[in-house]
Amino acid sequence: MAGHPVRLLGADELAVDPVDAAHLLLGAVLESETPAGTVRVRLTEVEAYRGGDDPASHCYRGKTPRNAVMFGPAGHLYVYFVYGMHYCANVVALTDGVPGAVLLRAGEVIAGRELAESRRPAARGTSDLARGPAKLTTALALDRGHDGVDLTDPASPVRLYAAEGHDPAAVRSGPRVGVAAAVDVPWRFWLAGEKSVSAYKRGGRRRPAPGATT
DNA sequence: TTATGGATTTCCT
DNA sequence: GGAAATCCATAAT
Repeated sequence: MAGHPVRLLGADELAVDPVDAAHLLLGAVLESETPAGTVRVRLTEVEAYRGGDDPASHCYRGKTPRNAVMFGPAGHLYVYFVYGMHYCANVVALTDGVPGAVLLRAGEVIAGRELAESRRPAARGTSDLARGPAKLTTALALDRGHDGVDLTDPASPVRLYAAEGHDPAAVRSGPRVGVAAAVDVPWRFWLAGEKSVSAYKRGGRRRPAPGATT
């Protein structure tokens, strides 16, 4: 395999159902360039969110200034602020005013490890650098200032490169993490065997289901 | 206008 | 295993 990513993903490839876009994103490489340097992450875990009929989506109850990007063209970055202290990043899917996005849950840092560790001292020397949605944005230094950035534009500070031939058989699916609604929809996808895949935690205020991974 | 809870992480017991 | 930290959108007065 090549040592660094080559082909940018195109907006047309991402203008599909979030579930299909999620599969495209597994193994894809997200690159964030800042004055301090560049960090690259190979995505190993994602979740699909669809507006309208998906009660877990931020778009379920209509368009707001915060989620407006999700209603826009595919291939843009949707960044939102949660729990008063963390950011989460999504890649917008679909288009034509139909809201949809794929949450970037976790990845493996493949370049700029030192810089990422300086941003996440707690994870120094571990595989926890981008093992979680907010950890990933911290490692890449993404914040709401990146909301709406076009990931398919070579001139953007944040870019998305196509996956380079990972084994499709390694893809696993299951319920989304931290979501109380629509837990029966297996819209979380990850690459089997990757150390950077986050642990499953059920959303809402209930206890984990019997037999769930602990 | 006030109240509530969240697509989380980290630190304490 | 449990709770705190802490901003914003949405729901309820």
